[in-house]
Amino acid sequence: MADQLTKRTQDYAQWYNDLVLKADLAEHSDVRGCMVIKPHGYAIWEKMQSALDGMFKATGHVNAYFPLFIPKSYLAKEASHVEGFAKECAVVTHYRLKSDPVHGVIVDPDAKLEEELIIRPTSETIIWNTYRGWIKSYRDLPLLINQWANVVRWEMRTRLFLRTAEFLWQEGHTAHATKQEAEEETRRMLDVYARFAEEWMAIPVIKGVKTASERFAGAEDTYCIEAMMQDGKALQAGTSHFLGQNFAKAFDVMFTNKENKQELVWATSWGVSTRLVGALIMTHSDDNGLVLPPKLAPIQVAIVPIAKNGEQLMAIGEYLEPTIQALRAKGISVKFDNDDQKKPGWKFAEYELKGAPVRIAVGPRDMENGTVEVARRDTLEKQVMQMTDLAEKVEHLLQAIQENLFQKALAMRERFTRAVNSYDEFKTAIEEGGFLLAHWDGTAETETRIKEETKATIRCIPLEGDTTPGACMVTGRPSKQRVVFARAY
RNA sequence: CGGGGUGUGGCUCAGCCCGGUUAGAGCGCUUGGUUCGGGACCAAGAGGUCGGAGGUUCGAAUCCUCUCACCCCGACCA
Repeated sequence: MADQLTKRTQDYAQWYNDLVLKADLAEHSDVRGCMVIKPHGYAIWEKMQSALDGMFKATGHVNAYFPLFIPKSYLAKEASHVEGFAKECAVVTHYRLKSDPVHGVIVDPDAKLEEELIIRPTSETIIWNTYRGWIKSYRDLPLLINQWANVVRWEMRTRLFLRTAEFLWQEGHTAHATKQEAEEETRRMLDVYARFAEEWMAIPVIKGVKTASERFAGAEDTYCIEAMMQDGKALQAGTSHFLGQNFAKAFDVMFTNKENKQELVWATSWGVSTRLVGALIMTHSDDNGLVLPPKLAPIQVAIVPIAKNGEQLMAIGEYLEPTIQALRAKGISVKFDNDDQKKPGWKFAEYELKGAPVRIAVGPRDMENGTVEVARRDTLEKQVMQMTDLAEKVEHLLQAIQENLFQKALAMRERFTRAVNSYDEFKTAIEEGGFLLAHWDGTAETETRIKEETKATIRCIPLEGDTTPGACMVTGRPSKQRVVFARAY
C-alpha cells in the first residue's frame, strides 16, 4: 500500500488522526478548532441523521429550529447551567465592520450590541424562553421537539469529530405535565440512543446514570450510553437529561392543570453529535482503514471491474446490470466503479480505506465462469460466488457483516471489562484500560480522589446488570452497587 | 493555559547546524503511449515571492529579533 496508516498498536491516537484524514472524512479548517467535514464523512453523518430522525418521529417528536444566538441574560438565568458553560462560550459583541486604511477592515466601534449574544453551546435557555409563550394549559403538553443544529463550545484542545469547537448535533427538548412523564421521556430517549448505537452503529453500549459531578449543567439526572473504544477507553456516545423544573423555574414556564391550578412544567433534553462518527471509527476500523457497519455505509457494495479495454468494461457492465438492479431494488447502495483512469488494485485499496463493507470484483475469468469475487471488509475474506441469486447472497452478507461487527465489538468490550475489589487491584488494572466494575461509596470526595490518583472517572452507574451491594474499594463504606470506571475521551 | 513540535510546488518531506551558481526529491497533476485479477510503467511537461514583518550581510530558505498559524502531549470538557 502506498499510503500506510500508523498501526493501532504503535500509536492509537495517531492512527485515528491518520485514518480520519486518509479516509477523507474530515480535515482541519483554517479556523482553529474547527473541522471541515468532507463528503464521505458527511455522508455517514447523514445516514445517522436519517435513522435517528426516523426514530425520533416514531416516538412522537417533531423538528423545529431555534436561533444560533442566545442573549447573554438568558444564559445567566439558570445558575448551574451558566456556570457549566461560561468558560467555553463564543460571544458576539458587534454587528458591523467598517473599512480601515491600515487593516483593510475593522470592527466598527459604533456598532456595539446593547446586549451581547452568545453563540449557543446548547439551546435550553432560548428554547425554554420560547416555550413560555407556547405552554399555557395541560392541553399544550407534552411538547416534544427536536432540532438539528450546530453548536459552539470553545474547547482548549480539539480532535476531529471527538471534540471540535463547532459541532453538529441534534438536541431534543421536551416539556411535560408531570415528573413521571418527563422521567419516562428521559429513559425512552436513552433507549432510542442505545438501540441506535447497537442496531445501526453496531456498537454495544452500557446504559447508565451519571454521578453528580458528571451531570449536565442544569440537570437533575443525566443518563448516558457509554461505549468502549479499541484502545480500552470509554466514550460517552449520547446523553439524555431529566431537567426537573429547573428551566421552567428559570424561565417561568407554567401551565394550568385540570384543577385550574398553575404548575411548573417538567423538562428533558437529549442529544447526540458528530462525535458518533468518531465512535464509529474507533470501534470498528483497522490498520487497513475504515470499517463501516453496512447500515451506515454510504456505499455498501463497491463493484470493481477488471477490464483490459472499453469493450470488456462494457461487457462487464452488461454482465452485472441485472444484479445491480436487484441490489438497488433491495435498497442497497451500489457503486459500479467504471473509472478507467484508476487500476483495480488502486480501487481495492481505496474502498478498503474508505470502509465499503462489500467489494465485488469482476473480470473476464468471472464472465467465463459465471462468477464474481466477493470480498468482505470486516474480515478481509474473499470468496468466489456464482451469479445465481447474487443480490440475495450479498444482502445476507451485509446482514452478516453488521452482526459480526457488533459481536466483535461486544466480545472486545467483555474482554476488557472486569470486576475489581480492591483499590490496589484497581490501580493496576486501570493501566491496562477497559471498564472496571467496582464498588464506590457514593461520595464526590472518593470519586475525585480516584480521578486524581488514577485518571479514571465513573462513566456511569449502570441501569442493568449486577446490583449486589458491597463495600467501597477505597473507603470500605457501603456501596449500593458496582459502578463503571474507565479512562475516557 | 503550560510543555514540545512544525511552517519550503497540491501532498509528504530534504536542504538550515556550517549563508554563496538556476531551491531539490518522492507522490500527485497535464499530454502521449503501453498497461489493467491488490495502490502499473515509459517519455515529455506545468507548478515555489521557502508562513509574515523587520534586521545583519556584497549575498539569507539558511543567522538574529518580533509576529502569525497549525499540530502533538497535559490540565478542562460532549
